Amino acid sequence: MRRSVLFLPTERQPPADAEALSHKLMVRAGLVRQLGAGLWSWLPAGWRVHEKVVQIIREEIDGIGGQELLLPVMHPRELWRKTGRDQIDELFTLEDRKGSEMVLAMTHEEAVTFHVAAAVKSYRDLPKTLYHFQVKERDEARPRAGILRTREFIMKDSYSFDRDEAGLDVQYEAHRGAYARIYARTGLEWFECQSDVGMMGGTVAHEYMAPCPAGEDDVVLAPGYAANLEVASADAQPVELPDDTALTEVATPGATTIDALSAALGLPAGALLKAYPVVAADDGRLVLVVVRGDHRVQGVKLQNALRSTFRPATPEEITAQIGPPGSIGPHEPLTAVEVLYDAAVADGPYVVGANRPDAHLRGFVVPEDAPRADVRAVEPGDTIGGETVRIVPAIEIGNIFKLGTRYSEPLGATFLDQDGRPQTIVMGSYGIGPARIAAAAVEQFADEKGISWPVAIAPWTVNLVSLGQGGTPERAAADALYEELRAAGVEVLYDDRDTGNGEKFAEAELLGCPLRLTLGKRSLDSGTIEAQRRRGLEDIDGGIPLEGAVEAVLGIIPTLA
RNA sequence: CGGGGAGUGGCGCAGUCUGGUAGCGCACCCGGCUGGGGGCCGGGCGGUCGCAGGUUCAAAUCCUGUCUCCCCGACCA
Repeated sequence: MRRSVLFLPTERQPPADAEALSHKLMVRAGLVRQLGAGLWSWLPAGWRVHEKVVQIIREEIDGIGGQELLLPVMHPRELWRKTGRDQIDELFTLEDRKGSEMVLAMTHEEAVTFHVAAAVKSYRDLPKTLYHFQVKERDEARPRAGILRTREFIMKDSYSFDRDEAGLDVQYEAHRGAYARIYARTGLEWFECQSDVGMMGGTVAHEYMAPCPAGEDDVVLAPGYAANLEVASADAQPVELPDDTALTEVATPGATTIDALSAALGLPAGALLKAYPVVAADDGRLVLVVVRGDHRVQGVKLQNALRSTFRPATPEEITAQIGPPGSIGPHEPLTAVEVLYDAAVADGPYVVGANRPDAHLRGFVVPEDAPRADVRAVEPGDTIGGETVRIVPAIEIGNIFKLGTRYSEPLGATFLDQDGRPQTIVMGSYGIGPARIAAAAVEQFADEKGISWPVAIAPWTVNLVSLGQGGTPERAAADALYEELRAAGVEVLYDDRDTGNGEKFAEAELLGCPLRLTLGKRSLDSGTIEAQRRRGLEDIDGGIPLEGAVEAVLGIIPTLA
């Protein structure tokens, strides 16, 4: 591609309202442009990146037997009513001119299962894996960070259909393998993480996370361990407890926070217990959740432990059922309130609220038969297998779910087994967002000069910069090299503009193609073309010879990151 | 949804408090110089100041309403 004809609107300054690095750089480099909140257009160079990612995914999903198709974005609402998902807040809804209710698909379980339900009759028709690359529409409460969280985006979603759980296990493992190969090929740093299945999900889920500062999630890492903070478990740092032998009330005027209490009593926060009253949404029961003073409740873990969503209890509810907020604790007379202890809480003795104003109790010992569950967030300093965990922000770049019969059941996707008995199809679903892979690559490899694409997803492999102006011998040489590289199948962006050299260099570094070739008058004089790897701005020693340049480039390409 | 902020040429901004001919840098166009790191000089094009209504002799500026966008949080089948 000749730069002189390419639609690549670059900017010297990032948009004023951009925060995330990938947002700033992708806009500056002319890869993407915003149309509205969470609505982004892909310009030619950016779309090349997107489609490079798409092709890698396509090859690997085809490689495990996936069959590509294409499902609509607009669906009859009735279909979503059957699975109950028409009530989701993020679902865009509309009416056509006849007043028929429609929705814009946020994923495609309903649509694909609709067709499978109609077409699959026999166990002989299974298993199947179907997939597509299609637009997803989600009315996000808050789109953010450029293309990291948008309201409309393309997702590769595949769906597996099996006779039984064992079949699902096979397909699930096949996808795990394909995903590992996909992410490895993109050149990203990534982790496969245990993840939450969600309230509507099946039994098992993994998500694929790319660590980077703009990440919305936190990943807990230890040797051989990676999990979303929402589900992660680790061993808490030990705490030295006081040797109180009896339950004793102590006055703690004004000390209603862990910090204040810790200071007032001269005890570490971990020697106190924090009581967190919540109300379960399903039956309205109040549960007093108790964690160590130096720990925090993790919402998703607690939700899973309660088997219900929940909300914090109001001060009125706390006062009426337990005691004054700030001094509540898990002891008599609390028999009317359900207490749930975090698994990291030891036997004691701890300091707890006395359920009276300005008073706490020392020497509290957790009852032997008290219910426990791991509901706390992993903290820095926790260990797994004796190794201290790392907690890093990350972007979710894919996820896979064992769905079971969550969709096949309500949509009537059944088949007749060998004995002629109807069975419900067992499903899995598997998503990847190519745009997020692109953004994660920008985040992970950018430097102060700009983007540094992994070669596998770079818009062009080579950026050939001609320093000569039109009509000069060096320009003619660059023209010739450009044609030779193209003929050899090299993807090359050729900066053939009559503009300042500094501008060309700066733009090449901003755009981030893995290999830059510089051909100017010096090159003709010396017989060598300067070559520089974008990653680390590392010059290739001695450059490459003007004669036989194509062969030299072909030799360098496999060594690019 | 709660909190905070912003809408002035393609981008980044000043001007608004204190009403009085809409400005700057970059980009763009023309000419010249330059020619290995966003170069220099000169001359230009381009904006009904988000929108609507109001106050006023006069509104980017004051008032009312409204739309849009961004950030933090909640949320993110």
